[in-house]
Amino acid sequence: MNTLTERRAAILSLVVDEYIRTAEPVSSKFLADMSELSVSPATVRNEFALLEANGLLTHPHTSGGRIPTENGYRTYVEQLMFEEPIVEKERITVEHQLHQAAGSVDELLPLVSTILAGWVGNVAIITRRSEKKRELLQVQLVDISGDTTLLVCVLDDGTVKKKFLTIYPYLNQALLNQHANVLNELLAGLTSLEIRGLIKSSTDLELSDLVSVIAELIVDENMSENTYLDGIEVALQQPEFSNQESMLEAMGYLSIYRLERLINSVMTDGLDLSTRIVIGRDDDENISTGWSIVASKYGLDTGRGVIAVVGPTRMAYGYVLPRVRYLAGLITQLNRDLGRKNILDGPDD
Amino acid sequence: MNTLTERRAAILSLVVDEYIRTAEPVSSKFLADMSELSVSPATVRNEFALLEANGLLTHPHTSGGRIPTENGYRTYVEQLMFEEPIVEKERITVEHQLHQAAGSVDELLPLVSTILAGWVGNVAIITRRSEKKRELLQVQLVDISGDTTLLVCVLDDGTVKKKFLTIYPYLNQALLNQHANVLNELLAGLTSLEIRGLIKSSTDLELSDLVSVIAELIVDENMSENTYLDGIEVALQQPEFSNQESMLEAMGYLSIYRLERLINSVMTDGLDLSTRIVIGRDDDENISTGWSIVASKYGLDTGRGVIAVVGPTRMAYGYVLPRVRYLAGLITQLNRDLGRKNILDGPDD
DNA sequence: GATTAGCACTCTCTGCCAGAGAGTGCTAAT
DNA sequence: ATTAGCACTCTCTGGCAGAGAGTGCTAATC
Repeated sequence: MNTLTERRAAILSLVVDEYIRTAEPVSSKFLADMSELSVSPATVRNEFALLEANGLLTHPHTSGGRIPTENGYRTYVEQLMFEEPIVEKERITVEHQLHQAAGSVDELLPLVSTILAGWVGNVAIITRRSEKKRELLQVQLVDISGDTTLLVCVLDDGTVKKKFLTIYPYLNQALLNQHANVLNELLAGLTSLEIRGLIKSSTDLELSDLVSVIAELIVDENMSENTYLDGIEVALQQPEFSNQESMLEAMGYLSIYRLERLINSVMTDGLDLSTRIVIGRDDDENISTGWSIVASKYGLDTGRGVIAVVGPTRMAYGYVLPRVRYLAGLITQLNRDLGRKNILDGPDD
Repeated sequence: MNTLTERRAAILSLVVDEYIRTAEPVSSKFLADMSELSVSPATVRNEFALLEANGLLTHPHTSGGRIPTENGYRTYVEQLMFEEPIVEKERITVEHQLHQAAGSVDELLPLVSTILAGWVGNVAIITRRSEKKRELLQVQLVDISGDTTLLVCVLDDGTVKKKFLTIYPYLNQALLNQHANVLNELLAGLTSLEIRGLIKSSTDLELSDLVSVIAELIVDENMSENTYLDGIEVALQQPEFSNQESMLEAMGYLSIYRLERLINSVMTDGLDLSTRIVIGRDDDENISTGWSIVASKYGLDTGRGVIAVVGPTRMAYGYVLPRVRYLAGLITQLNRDLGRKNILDGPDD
């Protein structure tokens, strides 16, 4: 095991930079010619051999240039990478895009995922976790038309669930409100489980049909409601996916359900890092060879979550990382401002 | 222009069937050998030549077999196609899948789109149109936590819109209810436009901040909320999309926004057909060469819409059409049953 | 007149080969 | 420690030949 001398580190760094840029193996001649190393190709080749012995570089066939191994990328990210600063122009563009469209978290997050995906040319995903226990806060019954009634349930994490019902005989809105009041008295503050318990224990439950419907309606959430994904198309343009097979495989890998679980696990079982880069098949079982993740936690009044970029291992980490971090901060901040914007003067009475 | 003799029609039909099955050009020898025509390859070739003169067949290069032109497909669909009946086993599988999971339209339609996509191996899309004018029916304010309040608006087509607010000073649920009552008195039955009018005309409007927020919240709907799409991955496995370019192009074409507009326009500007097949670039501007649509209207208590299959022109029309039609009917019927299932005994008081 | 056998022709596809090009590893010289 | 030199390996490209598939046309046949 040789140590990583300064020159060796520089060579590794150049190989990674260049391979990220062109997706082509990097040759000793190229580095000797183009770079500030001022050594001959032969010397570079000697260093290549050592870097390869250390498991940081490899070559796909005998006479091709070198490409980084997963460990090479890791060393690069941990020690060598230059973080591409965000220039004023980018910042302005992003903040402009966000400013004009973001009315609430539900609009903000999908927009940010789109911006990030376009910015880095890879898949961007944002999850939102609620830390509430999902109690029922309020029930509402709304008369939509003669034979259709809408049941609306608000949960304590702000989720709204709805369901169309047909109720015979017809009840007008006033009667529906009475029913809703009864239901609220009965059910407010309960979880789905508790409501089911209620159904079993009390033999003479008021509106028991409706209560059953509610218990089912508010049970386990469709996770992906709170996850926003974008950039699949732009990511699939990369040369890694130049045939039908690899593309279909990638599409399978990039399913929102998979990625959601993936990045949540990456950011929770870890230490309390706010930002993490996972490259290729780490110790972590869930991550596939050939894929990397740059993830950052964000915090937010009405919830918190993870914003991440997912793409092939050949990813411009030095470009992606500061941008993910920046947007994570921006979401947090913007959301706070957003809340402050809608202020009432207080009760009028 | 020669007429389409019986034998010529049979040959066209066989070519289309076979090409749909294998995606390979069909040769005269194949038809002469394999089919019940009992003529020689040379005869088949003569017929090929006539069919080609009539614009129903073509061949990609001099010495390949024949493939149908778009007009060939159209003739096939209109006159020759055998509609593959749905066997009992399929019917049972589908109805079983639907039965166990369908609780409401919001769950039913995505499930049906998934089933249809898997069934026919192409993209399936279902739109739901509301025919209401989108008046506000009811406003609700729910206290989520100390500094967060949820505003919920129910529109008369059953849409629910929500938005998080931060209100200072803190209002408890009772006070929020009072506000909601005021707002309901003021706004129920109005459209977004009318609410804005109200803001302008009355100088001393109660809760004017909140009213503005509501007016903005309930304007123009995000169409795709009511559209369900599935099957992109399975569709992209077809040999038509065997390289990165064609695949990316197809992904662009299959965007939910595009397709939604597309199939709605296909089914509305047409006559009052309940089912329609559009093949390739028809007179219709919106449809691209190489793509086909099999669409059917469905009707439904709480709305109506279109269910459609979208895929390459080489589509198994005889297989797809009855299945689209069947599911259209099933949605209609199932939804009616679904409504009936949730019945209250009436007011208890 | 419709059908078919026969045949020359065209086009694709595959494997093969040679040559160019790129890059390496190793050795010997600096 | 560095580098020039050189043989070696591997990929990539284009050309070419041969096989195979399918056609169009003509002349013979039913």
